[in-house]
Amino acid sequence: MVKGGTENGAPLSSNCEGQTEFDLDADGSLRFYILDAYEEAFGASMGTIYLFGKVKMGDTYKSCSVVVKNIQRCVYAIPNDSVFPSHELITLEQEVKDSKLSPESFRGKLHEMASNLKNEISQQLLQLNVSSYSMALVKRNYAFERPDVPVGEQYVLKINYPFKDPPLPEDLKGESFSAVLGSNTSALELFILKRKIMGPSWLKISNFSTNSPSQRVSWCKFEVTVESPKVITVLVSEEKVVHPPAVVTAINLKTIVNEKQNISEIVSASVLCFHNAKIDVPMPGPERKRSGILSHFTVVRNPEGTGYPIGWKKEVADRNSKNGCSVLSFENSERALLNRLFLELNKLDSDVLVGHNISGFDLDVLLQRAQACKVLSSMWSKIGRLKRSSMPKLKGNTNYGSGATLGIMSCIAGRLLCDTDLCSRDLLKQVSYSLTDLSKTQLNRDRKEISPNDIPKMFQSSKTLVELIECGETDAWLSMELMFHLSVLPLTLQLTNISGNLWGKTLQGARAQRIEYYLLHTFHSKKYILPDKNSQRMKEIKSSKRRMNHGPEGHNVDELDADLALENDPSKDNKAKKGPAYAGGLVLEPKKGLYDKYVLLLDFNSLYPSIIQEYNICFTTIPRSEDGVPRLPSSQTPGILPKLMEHLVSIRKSVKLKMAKETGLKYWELDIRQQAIKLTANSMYGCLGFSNSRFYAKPLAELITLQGREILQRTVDLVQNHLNLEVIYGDTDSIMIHSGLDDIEEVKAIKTKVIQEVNKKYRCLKIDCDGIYKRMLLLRKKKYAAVKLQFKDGKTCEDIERKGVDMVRRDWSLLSKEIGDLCLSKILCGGSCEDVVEAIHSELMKIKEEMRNGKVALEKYVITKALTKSPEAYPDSKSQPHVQVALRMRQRGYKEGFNAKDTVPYIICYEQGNTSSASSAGIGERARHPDEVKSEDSRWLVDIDYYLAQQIHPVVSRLCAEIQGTSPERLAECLGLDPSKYRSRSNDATGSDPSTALLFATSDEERYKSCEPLALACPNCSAAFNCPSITSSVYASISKKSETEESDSTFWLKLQCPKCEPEGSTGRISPAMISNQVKRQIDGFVSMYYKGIMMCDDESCKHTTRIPNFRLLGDRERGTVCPNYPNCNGTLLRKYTEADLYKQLSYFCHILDTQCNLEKMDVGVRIQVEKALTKTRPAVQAAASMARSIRDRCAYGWLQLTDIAI
DNA sequence: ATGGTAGGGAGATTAT
DNA sequence: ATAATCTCCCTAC
Ligand SMILES: [Mg+2]
Ligand SMILES: [Mg+2]
Repeated sequence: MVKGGTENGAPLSSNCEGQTEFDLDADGSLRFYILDAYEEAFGASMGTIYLFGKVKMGDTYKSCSVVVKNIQRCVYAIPNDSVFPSHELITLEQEVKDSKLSPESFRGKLHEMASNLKNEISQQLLQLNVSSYSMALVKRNYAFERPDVPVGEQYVLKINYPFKDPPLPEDLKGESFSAVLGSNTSALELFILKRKIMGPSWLKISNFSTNSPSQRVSWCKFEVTVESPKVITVLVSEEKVVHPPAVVTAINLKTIVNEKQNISEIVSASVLCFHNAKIDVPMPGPERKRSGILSHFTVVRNPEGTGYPIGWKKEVADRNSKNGCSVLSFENSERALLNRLFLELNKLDSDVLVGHNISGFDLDVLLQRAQACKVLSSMWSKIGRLKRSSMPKLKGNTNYGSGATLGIMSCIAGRLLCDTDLCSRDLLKQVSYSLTDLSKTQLNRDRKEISPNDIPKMFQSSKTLVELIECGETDAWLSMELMFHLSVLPLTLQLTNISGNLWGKTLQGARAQRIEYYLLHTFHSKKYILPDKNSQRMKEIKSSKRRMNHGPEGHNVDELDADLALENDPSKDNKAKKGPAYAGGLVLEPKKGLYDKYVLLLDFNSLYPSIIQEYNICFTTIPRSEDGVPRLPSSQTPGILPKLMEHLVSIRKSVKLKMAKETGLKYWELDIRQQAIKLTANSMYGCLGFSNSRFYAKPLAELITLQGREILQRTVDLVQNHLNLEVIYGDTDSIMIHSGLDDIEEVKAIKTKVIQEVNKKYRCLKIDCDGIYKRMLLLRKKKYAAVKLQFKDGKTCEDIERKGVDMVRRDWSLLSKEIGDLCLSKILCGGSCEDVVEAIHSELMKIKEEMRNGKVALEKYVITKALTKSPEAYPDSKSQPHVQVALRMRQRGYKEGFNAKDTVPYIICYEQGNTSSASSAGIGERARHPDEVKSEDSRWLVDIDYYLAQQIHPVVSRLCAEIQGTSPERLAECLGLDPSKYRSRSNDATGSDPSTALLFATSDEERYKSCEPLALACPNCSAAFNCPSITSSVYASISKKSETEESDSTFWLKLQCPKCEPEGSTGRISPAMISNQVKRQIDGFVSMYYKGIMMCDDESCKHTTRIPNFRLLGDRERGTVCPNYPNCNGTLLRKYTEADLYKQLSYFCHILDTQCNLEKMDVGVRIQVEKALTKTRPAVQAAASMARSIRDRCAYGWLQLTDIAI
């Protein structure tokens, strides 16, 4: 055994830094924890790869790189049928089995048969000037898409030769072979697969030489070279693996805009380093505080033409002495700043660079500026771990306009990049992923935002400059906190250890690549030849072939054109998004409506992964032809994919078992692992259908979804036809069953029964109960909301679940979402139909009033939409608000926040003094960024009309679509909109099912307790008395059976003044009198509303107004908005609001009602009440309908009412 | 360069 | 004018 490190002749201890040698195992081998790897894709160093990671040195770990040389290409030539005639092979193999033929002579015969093949390949290699190569006949499997490679097991010719020699052409064919595979497989991929490296782990390096500092190609503390990849193996240890801690550094740059060139220049760079971050387990805040080793540093430089503020030198000195080390330095040029920064970064020797949008902004700027300032390569390349002499192309594929290019990524080789922007998009669902918003929602921290235009000014005083520096340091800290908060490192490490790809790729969020590596490892270990990466060359060959097939000679011009059009459309496929390639999940037509009996939600667990297992769907089990969905396999022996799924399921199960016994941190750690396993299993299907995947298998994906559709349909049939239950909806893997029951125990019994019946039909598939809804509003496909029962330690609580409805979407304003939620909670609270409708109506009137009065905060008007492309890339940007806003903000110097995938906030406005253009201008022109609206000199005001008509109305209208007693017109009226525009064309014939109406009674007394009572006066004695509601007094008289009681409540039965003589007609009150008196009181409330004085309560505003004439104002009521809004926070208050009036009128309607209130009663009681009402009803009918009609006009803005009232 | 399809809804554009 | 169609965004699964 050769002792490691001595080959070079350099003694181990000769390192200059003192205690500077890494630990070796007893056998002289080196333990190396691999974190990252890199290879040059072109050039002389092909075949050499660089591994980066950690080695142990005493109690600590140090960075180390490993240069792996002499990796060989590995190509397979697929022999033609004639080379190994199958009957001969079978005979020979049988003879070997029967010991009639020795294995040696069998191999001899094989080689004899393959001699032509070998000669042909040799010829090809010689033509490429390949001087040394080896060939071997090996048995390999194939199961993928190349039509020129037979499926199944066969002997193939394996060819190894150095990477320095050129690859064999991918489309190479010969007389004795039909194809070559693997000709462009990269050295790094071969290394990872052959060494079976499953992500970051300890490797054993048994034979290496140590590179002396002068020989080094990396910036690592240590560097070794190995001459063959085979000296590296995965270390298997019995003890629990100890993952070394990582050095994690957060970087944040502050930049100014160079107006001339429209580029960013760096004025400040902050780094925050966490020297001992655990990578395999989450690190909660307290632990980080207790045991974290931190350091930080900022370097600033003054912009050209500005000096430093007076006393700045002293300020810096003070800060440094206070910290006991250099934490702040200042330079006089960007170049000096960069040099300082790169030196600091080199000292830190970071494993991970973290930052918010660091891959889309900071890194790019850093390298662009290093290049522009002519920073030496020996300096800027310290950003990574590999020494470099020339800057790669930084502007790679700018098609997306965001994310790091290949050039940038190659610069940081050896360090991992954790962009908390990208990570949070993957791990969280948020309206916005800006550092400011994430800090608030995730860390509960307020972040100070500095506009890029304000930065130059901040160099004017020490105070503001310190502020700028602290902002940079805080941003670095926030980003680091986010990374820990989201457990980014442990989660991505788990994912990487499952799949065996590079950790850096997982951090970039490349899900397809993760699955690809998992499959590569799996199929490689089972001796399969792997599908090649689709190179540009093969794509061209394929498409030209297709063209040949489609366009033979002799077509007329028209047909050729059509052909080209067809060919052209998908040929954009590398750019334009394609339509769906195959059918997906089945979505059942919902039985819309409001359900007030229990609804069961049943859902198959991991449907697609389970289907793969259940039906044994795999590359290896299913013969696939060009078109059409393949058939299910007959084979019972599980394919590779199903076995892999089974493995994932079983290890997840074991993790979950362990979890049950753990708590706290350990539980958390296991939960992350469990999640990672599930994520991997669930991603598998998506990658089968991903056309750029090496394992793209549309037929398999299609077969899986087809099975899914059939399973769902079968389940529906079973539940409906055999169990006689009502299925009201279902999506892909779920069904919702309307039980029609109020008894939870009965519902649970049904649940158990259904689950049992469904599950006994399948081997792997399992349906389960995902929830029980007490009430449910089913609006459309993928849009519903429900009161879900939650069973928490013995107790049940209720909780509103919303799916797909406008309130869960970021592209509606908070205002409409809040109103939507309010309406939803009213609808789902179980009140009677009219109560709900009335509550909604009055809520709308209230909010309308508040909006008109400027009482609604500006933030509530913000709509957020994401850019799917860089804003310039939109062909028709004019009509799109978010694109317009992004373009304008970019022009104003904002370099971050308005790129592809960023979310853009905007408010729809109108220009002050330009009311006419409010509605005529396109919506794109009227959109403004909140900052634009807020700014002092803004001429833009919130377009209240837009929000009423286009934000609130549609949202509420959709929620109320299934609610009786209201309509889009009514809702429009409440919002002060012209109802005629919202008239439904299908004349109310949309059969509203009465069975789905709200049936619950709530206390009306409670609802109307703030209203004035209805007081009637006796014409005879002039005594006034308050009237209770007709139905309640009738009900009371029936239940008490005490006719003797003399009170106001008997009035409605007798229609006589309770104070006057019971006999005779003196105290009798006629229907006309009732109607008149009610009218008079209504008029009183109306005029009270009219007299309402509008007053702005902000002293500085001094805006007082009396609404002069409603008729002149029309339905807009613009005058009630404080003209200073939104700059004035003053409120225009109305003493008696429209909502108050509405409620009052509704109360009178309620009192006089002899219809709706009855519907809430039990049938038995109702008959009695009906009987008792026979006299009363005709007497109050006129009054009741008058009150109703006035109430209904209430929402018109009182235009018609004024006519009546005057 | 960075899994899938189904589907609702807004708004602009084009066809009838 | 009104309806069909397309593009864009976001969501459910
Ligand atoms: Mg499911
Ligand atoms: Mg589901």
